[in-house]
Amino acid sequence: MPELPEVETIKRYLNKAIVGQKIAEVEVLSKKQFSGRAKDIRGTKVIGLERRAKHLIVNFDNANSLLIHLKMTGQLVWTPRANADLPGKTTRIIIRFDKGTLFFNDMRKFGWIRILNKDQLDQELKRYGPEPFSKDFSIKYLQSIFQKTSKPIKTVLLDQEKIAGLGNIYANEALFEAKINPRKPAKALNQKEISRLKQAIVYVLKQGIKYEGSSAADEVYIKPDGSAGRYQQHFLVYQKQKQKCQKCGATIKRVNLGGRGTFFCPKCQV
DNA sequence: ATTGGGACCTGCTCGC
DNA sequence: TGCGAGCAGGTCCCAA
Repeated sequence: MPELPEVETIKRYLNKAIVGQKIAEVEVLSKKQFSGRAKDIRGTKVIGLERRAKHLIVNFDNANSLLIHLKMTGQLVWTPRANADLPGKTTRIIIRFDKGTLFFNDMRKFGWIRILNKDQLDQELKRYGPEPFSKDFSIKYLQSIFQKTSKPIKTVLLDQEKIAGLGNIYANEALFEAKINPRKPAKALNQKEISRLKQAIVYVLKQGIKYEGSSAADEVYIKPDGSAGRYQQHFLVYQKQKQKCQKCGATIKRVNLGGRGTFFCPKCQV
């Protein structure tokens, strides 16, 4: 599912494709997934893209922005010219530029696109926790949020208001990397574990970006050119239940935590 | 207040 | 073989 590395990959791709282009038209096929007035961006030029948590932000030269959330099955597919495959049956919103078209596909209709002005955008994004690559994402900060709760550490990692950008895949992988059991209460983590976890989160997210995101078996994430990411080839626990741990040979377990599939090595992760 | 669970959707898998 | 139940997961919303 699109988490930080997937959205970051899309951002980098679209940064090359659409910066400097003008919006010609916005066509909304699924009304509930779109809000705002298309006329507020029609004819304006894209000046840059940003990512905040799992959101993609497209900024225009009139201080308006598109705020995009792909949720689980959203895709952004860019085509410079007419393409017989697009729009497809899951295309929900079509954004036409001078030279090319951006298709927002979303099988399950959970994702959305909103048009916001600067104030609305800032208001909307301020509630999210620190970005894992920022200096605010410190051991001291993690200590302060972990000590406040006895929720399982994995549940805390998925809370966007505490840490921005982690989803189920990278939370599982980071906990394996840090050798921490996902069910361990957050407040039970010691300094050493918190330090390992912080490093592991940064590491797995960077790996995710390096391999351009995860397009696992049941994942619909693709890059804007329609090709797949490759991080799924580097999963060590996610969807590896019943397989052998690559570090110790024990069998990877799958449990349910907060309604989410949770994967870990019972021997490596204590 | 915090926390847990259902709702939102659709397509796929699994069991009867 | 056919069909329905269950599942998948990011986030919001409501209830205990």
